[in-house]
Amino acid sequence: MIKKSRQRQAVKECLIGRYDHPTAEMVYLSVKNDYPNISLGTVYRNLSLLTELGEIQRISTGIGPDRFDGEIKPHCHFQCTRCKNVVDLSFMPDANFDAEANNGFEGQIESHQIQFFGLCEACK
Amino acid sequence: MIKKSRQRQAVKECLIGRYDHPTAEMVYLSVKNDYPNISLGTVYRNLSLLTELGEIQRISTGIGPDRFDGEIKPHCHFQCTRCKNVVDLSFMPDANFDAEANNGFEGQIESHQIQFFGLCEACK
DNA sequence: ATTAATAACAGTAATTATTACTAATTTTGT
DNA sequence: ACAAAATTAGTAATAATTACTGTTATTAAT
Repeated sequence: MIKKSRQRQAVKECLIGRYDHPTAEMVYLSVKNDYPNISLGTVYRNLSLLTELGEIQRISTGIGPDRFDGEIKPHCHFQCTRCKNVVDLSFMPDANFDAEANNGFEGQIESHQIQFFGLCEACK
Repeated sequence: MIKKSRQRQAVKECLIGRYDHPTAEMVYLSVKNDYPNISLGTVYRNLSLLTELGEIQRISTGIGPDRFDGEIKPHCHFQCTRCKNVVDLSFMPDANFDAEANNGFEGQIESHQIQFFGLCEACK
């Protein structure tokens, strides 16, 4: 049974209306302003829990630590291989992408992640 | 200047004709049969180098350690969230996926990774 | 409102995955 | 064969994340 907590609420609110895809460390530093005693472990635990609950999204690019995104509507991400920043892309493949990919596959596809890499405007 | 080495050759050969997307640790154990003294660091270094050279592919799913793939033709991967195994999918979005995604984006897209998640046949 | 049960916490230690360092070895162009 | 430099094995260090533990906060039931 899940009990609500001020810390988890703060972690989630930190991600709302924010489009810079912060790392756990960045979320920690941000939430620390309001909750100076919050521990990094609490931030990690809540980011994972919120992700499991589907309230936020985890972005694992393989370059650097995981990022988190308060926007759960499916969308693509771009990571600059030079500055490592992650930005949203407006591009979106069609809505039944999962269903199409599941065609002829015996397992059950539930979600996907699409990441693009290259150089951002500033770095190229 | 890149000099060839038996170890790097062995790492690459280990991935050829292999479709289980092994981790660095798995490659290490496998190559160890032929080169009992090879060190894990050497495997990591060569996997990274081969990836940079475009001779193999790194797969970062965010669940567990990175996987490696000797098949470099673009294709999608599926990871079972239960058993963590990674398999190839036959599904492939159209060839100019990168170009399409680059439409209206100021940066330069060079590559992409598409990963699907769910339960594999055995786990569902 | 108290209380009892337990989820969540802070703080810290441990683990996992990977990279960095160094002296010795291997490769390669001359 | 020789010299220069890339690569190695072995080890240490780092980065990111998870696990542990005693305390605190939340919740449901009295």
